Amino acid sequence: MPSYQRPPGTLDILPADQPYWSRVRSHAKHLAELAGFERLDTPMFEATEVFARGIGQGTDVVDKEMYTFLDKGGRDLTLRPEFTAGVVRAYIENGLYVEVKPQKLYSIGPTFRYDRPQAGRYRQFTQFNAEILGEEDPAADLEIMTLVWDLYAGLGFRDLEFQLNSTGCPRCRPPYVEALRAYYEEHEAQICEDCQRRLEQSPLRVLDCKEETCQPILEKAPHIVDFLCDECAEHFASLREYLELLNRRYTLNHRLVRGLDYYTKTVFEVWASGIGAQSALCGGGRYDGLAELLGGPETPGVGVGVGLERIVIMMKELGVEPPAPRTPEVFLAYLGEEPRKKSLHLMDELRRTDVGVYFAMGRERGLRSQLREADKRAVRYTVILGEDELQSGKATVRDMTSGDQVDVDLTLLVTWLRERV
RNA sequence: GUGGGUGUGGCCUAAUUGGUUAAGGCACCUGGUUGUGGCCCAGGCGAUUGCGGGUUCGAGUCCCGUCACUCACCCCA
Repeated sequence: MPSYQRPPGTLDILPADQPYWSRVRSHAKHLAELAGFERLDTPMFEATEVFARGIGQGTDVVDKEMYTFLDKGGRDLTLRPEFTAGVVRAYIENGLYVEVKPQKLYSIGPTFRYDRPQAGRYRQFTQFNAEILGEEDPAADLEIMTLVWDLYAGLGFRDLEFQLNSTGCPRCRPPYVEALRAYYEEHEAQICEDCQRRLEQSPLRVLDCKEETCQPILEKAPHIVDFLCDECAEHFASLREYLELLNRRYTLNHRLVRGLDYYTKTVFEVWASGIGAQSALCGGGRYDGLAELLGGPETPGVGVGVGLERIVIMMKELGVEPPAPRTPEVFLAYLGEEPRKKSLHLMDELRRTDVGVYFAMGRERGLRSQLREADKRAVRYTVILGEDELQSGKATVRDMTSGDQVDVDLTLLVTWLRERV
């Protein structure tokens, strides 16, 4: 047993798994850049206030899932539980609002939540994040949504569908909340404890209550889309029209409310089965009030967070094979000290000319052992150098597939190999 | 935070149900070939059975605690 283990909910991503990760990351970057998103890297931690204010007190994320600590200077800091709040902080702090509008930004990196680990749920997980800041056009919502759609589609995921809802804005949400409260008060006796509390603190959250007793009540609860103000209704109608126009399937989900307070208007998720009890592959939406809340200029925004671990799980589930990584095609084997030194020179020269090469490490190894290693490393050619070869000035080059061997003049060896690998 | 399941070399599994020194396969290393891989053969390295305590003449096996993993609730990525 090892003396030390990974902290709960963390992952070692071993070399065998890296091809999946490379595939996902490079595909995400490719699509983001294709759509004109520029990369932004923000710190992995921020002042706790950024998340507390941005995401909102009373949310699970802020109240019980943050990794919060004091640094040696007494600063109250938190490992980011999501990207949006930090991205908006960076947008304000660096004055990106004076740059061309809208700003299209993407990020990729670790996020942290102190949840109980489970299938598809980790305490440190990786997100690909994209935001469009300074634009209220529903076309921005559409771009964010097509970006993640294309990400999944490009990896071979089928039967995609958005869960879609609108949560309104500060103008139309209060009347809805009032109607919702009034409706719930009629049924107060039948609803669960959590919902009693939610009704006080974050009323919209009663909508995704899973408690059985609440289900019949929920079914007849008023829908927020029926309360949207003209502006929100029009925004929502346009977005739906555009989604249909581009053939991105969605279902209206009146009960979709997200666990972060900053959302306005559009909210959406993409679900999948195959990652245990977790279903969300990504989640996002519009947050027109967030920048102001964080002390910046009034700036509409829309964005999405994508869980990369869940994508990797799905890829394995679906049998999506990532491309194998490129490994060196040449192995340098040798016998004796002088040939060893000559091999070191060759190693150096080959790598300088961009030929990948393994050097047989360990003194006094038999050729058999070196060839075994070459075989396991799956190279095309093994260069064998002994006293004989040094004498004759010709290296023995073994083709590991056919087993054929040829003598190649040492002065021509680098060129010979470069032409073939 | 709550509940269920599981924990034996790096990986997978066995141990006559409480009975000597914890067994095998994979992987790894060496040799069979004084300079030739994959297949085969032989040998070797590697475990205080997650950890701590208890019951017992005796614990991998039973009990308690703890940690970890895992599944579910909850929340979501």
